Amino acid sequence: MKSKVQKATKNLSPKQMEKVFSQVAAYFNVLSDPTRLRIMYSVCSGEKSVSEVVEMSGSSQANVSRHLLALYTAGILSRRKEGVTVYYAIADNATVEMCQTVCAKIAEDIH
Amino acid sequence: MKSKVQKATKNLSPKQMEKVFSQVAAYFNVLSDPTRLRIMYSVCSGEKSVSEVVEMSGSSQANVSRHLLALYTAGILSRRKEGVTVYYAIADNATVEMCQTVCAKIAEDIH
DNA sequence: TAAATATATGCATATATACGCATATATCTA
DNA sequence: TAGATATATGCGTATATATGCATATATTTA
Repeated sequence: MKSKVQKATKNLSPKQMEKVFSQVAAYFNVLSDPTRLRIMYSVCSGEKSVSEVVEMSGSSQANVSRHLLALYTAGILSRRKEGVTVYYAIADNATVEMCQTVCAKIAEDIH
Repeated sequence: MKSKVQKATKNLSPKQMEKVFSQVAAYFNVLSDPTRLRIMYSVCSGEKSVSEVVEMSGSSQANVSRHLLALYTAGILSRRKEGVTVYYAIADNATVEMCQTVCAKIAEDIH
């Protein structure tokens, strides 16, 4: 057995393999937008309300709301409502760490 | 110092930060297409010519050619020309391992 | 209840891109 | 040289989606 994927996918039908590829693609797709990454970066420093993220990220309220929802739907952020205020926080640390690794690698090239 | 990103990004100007986010987004964007992942999966088992990938992946020749080029441009695959035949292989193992981790995690959910 | 505040969403638009089709380009061979 | 084979690319189209703008919804407060 060569890799983790081969182990995890060896009993999957072609149709199921397609499902895997689709879902993995959708997962990476969530991370493939600069604005969304900037928003994630804001939330990285601790739980934030939508308004706070709007201030930090410089994007419009409507836009931030939608992006936060996308990150929440993908399971990357968690949501907590308190009155009219909605707080978002990191839910999936594995994803964040992966982004950090990629960011750090690219940031080094810029230095 | 909390994280690798904060360490790698602490001396970056806002403009440079934007560059980081853009490049990271572009990187994830390459991985956000099911067809491209299927093609990567083909190449994972060893160096392959464009024609071989066409057979394995079921996509058209034009499409495979373009996707392979995209993966090559992103630094994920390497290229080797032998006569008219062009062979592609894994160049960036870190990326492949990351994809494998994500694939394995999602494949488990399907089992 | 009315006004203010926080968030979400419908709609239109601009941009990106995946794909098919046809064809160009390069190399090998009869 | 002509034809066959392997790969790349120009073009048109369909689809996805990021964004702005206006507005809806929900909650708090005067």
